[in-house]
Amino acid sequence: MSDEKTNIPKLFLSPYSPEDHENRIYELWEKSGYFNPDNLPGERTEQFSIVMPPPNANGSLHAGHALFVTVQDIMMRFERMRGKKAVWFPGADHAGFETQVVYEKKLEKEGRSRFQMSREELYKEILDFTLANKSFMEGQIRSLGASCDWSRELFTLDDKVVKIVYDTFKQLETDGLLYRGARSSNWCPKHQTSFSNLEVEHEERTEPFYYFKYGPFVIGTARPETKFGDKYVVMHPDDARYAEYEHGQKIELEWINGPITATVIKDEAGDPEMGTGVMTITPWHSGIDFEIAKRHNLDYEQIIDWRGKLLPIAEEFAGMDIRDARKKIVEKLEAKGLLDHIDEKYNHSVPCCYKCGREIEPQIKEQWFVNMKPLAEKALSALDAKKFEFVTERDERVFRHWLTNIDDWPIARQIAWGISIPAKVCDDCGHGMVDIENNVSSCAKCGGNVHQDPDTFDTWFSSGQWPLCVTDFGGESDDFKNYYPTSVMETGKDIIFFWVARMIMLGLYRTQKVPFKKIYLHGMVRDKHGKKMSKSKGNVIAPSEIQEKYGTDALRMALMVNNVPGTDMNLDPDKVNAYKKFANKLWNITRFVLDSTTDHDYLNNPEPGAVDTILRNELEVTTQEIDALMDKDRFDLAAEKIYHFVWDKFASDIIEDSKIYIKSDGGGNARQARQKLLIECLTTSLKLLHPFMPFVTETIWQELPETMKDSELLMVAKWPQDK
RNA sequence: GCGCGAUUAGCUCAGUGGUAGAGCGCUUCAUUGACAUUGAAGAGGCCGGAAGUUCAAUCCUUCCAUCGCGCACCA
Repeated sequence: MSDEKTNIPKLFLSPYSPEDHENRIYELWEKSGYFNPDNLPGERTEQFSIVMPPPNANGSLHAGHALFVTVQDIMMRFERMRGKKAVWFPGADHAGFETQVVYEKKLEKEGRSRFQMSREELYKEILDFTLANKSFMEGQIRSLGASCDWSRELFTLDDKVVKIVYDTFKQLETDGLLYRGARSSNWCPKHQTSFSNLEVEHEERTEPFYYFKYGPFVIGTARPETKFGDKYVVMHPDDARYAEYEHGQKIELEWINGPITATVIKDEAGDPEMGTGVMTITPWHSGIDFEIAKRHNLDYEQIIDWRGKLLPIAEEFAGMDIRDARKKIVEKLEAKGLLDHIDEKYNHSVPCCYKCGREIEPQIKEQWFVNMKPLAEKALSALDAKKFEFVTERDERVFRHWLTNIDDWPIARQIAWGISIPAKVCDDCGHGMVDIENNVSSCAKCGGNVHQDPDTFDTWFSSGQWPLCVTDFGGESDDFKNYYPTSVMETGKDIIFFWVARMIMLGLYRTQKVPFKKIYLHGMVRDKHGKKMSKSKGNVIAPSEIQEKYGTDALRMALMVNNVPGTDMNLDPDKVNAYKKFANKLWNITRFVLDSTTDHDYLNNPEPGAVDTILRNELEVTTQEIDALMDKDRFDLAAEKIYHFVWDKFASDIIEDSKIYIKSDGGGNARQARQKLLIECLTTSLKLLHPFMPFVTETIWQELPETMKDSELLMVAKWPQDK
C-alpha cells in the first residue's frame, strides 16, 4: 500500500489548510463564468433569483453579513446544482444617514466637523470613503464564497438607480400619493435631521411628573421646559369636573414669565384618567398636541430651536439647553407658588434617536411625505391572495400589524450624503414641486422664487426599489422579464419594516407584482452567551478573523447548524472549530478512498454484495432526507444531517467495514464493489455538502480522478437527487 | 399599553404525541491502523411550575412564573 500512496495527490498527506485553497478555488469559480446564469451548462428552463441585501459600504463585514451570505449562497448553490438558471444579484449600499454618521465620527477623531464643511466637500469626501469601503467589502464577500454574479453588480448611487427612484417620486406625485406639508417630525438635535417613526427608539424611564397651578386648573407635565408658550388648556368634553368651563372660554392667569390669557379647548384627546384630566398643549413640540391644534385651528409657536436650546420666548431662559433648563424652570414656578406637587415615580417612554440615544425633539417641519395607506392596502391584499409567503410564519402577523397601522412616510433627510431630492421649494409659500428635468423656475402656486430642495432621500426609499433596480426595470436587458419577481428575499428580520415591507409596497406600486415570492428572515448573530455583539462590550466576532483561524467552510457550517430560521443564533468559536475538524475529516476520508481505489478496479462494473446494497440504501435515504429538508428551507437540519452521515456513518461505519475488503489481496468482485460504493459515498457526500462547505468540497473534487466525476466543477455538478 | 418568542445536559442551543439530541466542556481508556484537527467507552436532564385533553404529554390546550424581543404620538 505504501507504494500506491504515490498516486494520491500530495496535498492529502498533510491536514486540510483552508488558506492554501480558498482564494484559488474562488478564482476558479469566477473564471468559469458560472456565477452568471447565461453561461451555465446544460438545458436550464427554471429560473431562480435572489437579490442580495446590499451591505452598507461604510465598514467591514460583520457576523450578520457572514450569515446572510452563507444562507443565500447555500440556496444559490443548491438550486444551481439542481439545474436551475440561478442568479444572485450583488450590490452595495451608500446607506445615507448610516454612512454619514460613520464618517462624522471619523471627522470628529480628526478634529473636524461636518458643520464646518460645505455640502459639496462633505459629499465628495464621503463618496471617496464609501467607494474605498465598497471594494474592500466586495473582497470580503468573495472570501465568504459568495457565488453571486459580479457582472450584474449595482451600487445604490448608480444612474440606473437614481432614474428609477426619480420616476417613482414623480409617479407618486402624479398619483396624489406624495405631498409636502408641515407636520410634527422626529428631530434629532445632535444629528440635525428628522426621522421616520422606525428610526425612533423608545426608552423606558422613571422621571418626575410635575403638577402646576394653571389658573383655576392643575395641569400635569413631564416636560416643563416646553411650557412657555402654552396658552390652550385642554380637557375632555364629557369630563364632569370641568363642566362649568366652556369651549373657547378665555381665562386670565399667571404663568412662568408673567400673566397670560389661556383659552379652554374641549377635545376628545383629553384623557380624564390621566393626571387631573387637564393639560396644556405645545403643538410645535408634540405630535399629539399638534393634532389637537390642527383640529381647532390653534396657533403654534416654536419654543426650542433645532439644536435643543430655548428660544427668546423663554426670556430669561433663552439660549439655555433644555437638558439644563428643566430644573431651573421648576424652581422658578415653585418660587412663584405655582408648583402644586411632584410625582417622582412617573414611568413613561421617551423617544430617542436610534443612533445616538439623544432625546428626539418633535419639531414642526415642512417635509415630503408618502401617503402609505393605499400602498399598504395593496400589499395586504397581495398577502391575502398568497402572492408571497413567509418561511417564518410568525413574522407574517407582525408584518400585517405594522401595515395595518402604517403612518405616512417622511422620505426626506436633512443630510448631504444620499440621492438628492429632485424638487424645488418656493421661497415665499414653501410649496414644493417635483422637478426631475430641473426646469421649474417659479412657484406654481404663488409665482414666487424657488430654490433647490437641499434634502436627500431616506436611504430606504431607494433601497425599497432595489429589486427593480438590479433587475433593470425599464432597462434594455431581459433581466426584469426573466428574474422578476425574484424567488426568495432573504434578509434579517430586524429590517422587515425598513426594507422588506417597503420593497413589497413600492414593487407592487411600480410593477403590480410583489418583488419576491418567498421571504426567509434570519435572526441576529449573537456572541456565545447570547449577548448582542457590540464594540463597547468587546464581544464582536469579526468574520474575517474566524475565517483566518478556522477556514470559511467551518464558519459557514457553524452559522448554519442549529440556526433555526427566524430565531437569533449564537456564534461560539469552539463550535466553528468543530467544523474545522470536520473539514479535515472529509479530507482524510478522501485520502482513504483515493488510497483504496488507486488500481481503478471499480471500473469493471462489479456486482454489489448484500452489505453494499444495504449501505447504498442508507446513502440514498439520507440523500432524500437532506433534499427534502433543503426544499423546506431547513438548512440547519440538512447541515446537521449531512454532518452526521459523513462522520458517523461514512467514516465510522462504512470505511471501517470496508477495510477488510480493500485489504484483501485477492481483489475480485467484493473488493471492486466496495471501491465503487466508497466512491459513490464520497462524491455524493461532496455534492450534498457543497452548498454548505463549498471550498473544501471543491478543493477535493478538483483532485479526484475524472472517472469519478460527472462535471469538471463541483459547483455545477448534478445534485444527487437528480439522478 | 398591544403583540411575539423563550424556559430541554455544566455552557450555548436543536428536536419529537410513545425508553431524550448536537457542539463545546468533563471522566476513563486507546495510539506505527485514512485522520491526534483521532478512536472507543462513560458521567451528566422528573425537557420552568400547576391544571386539562389522551391509553400515553417534554411536545397539544389553559393558567402562572421568569427572561428576552418587537410595535406604540399618552400630556
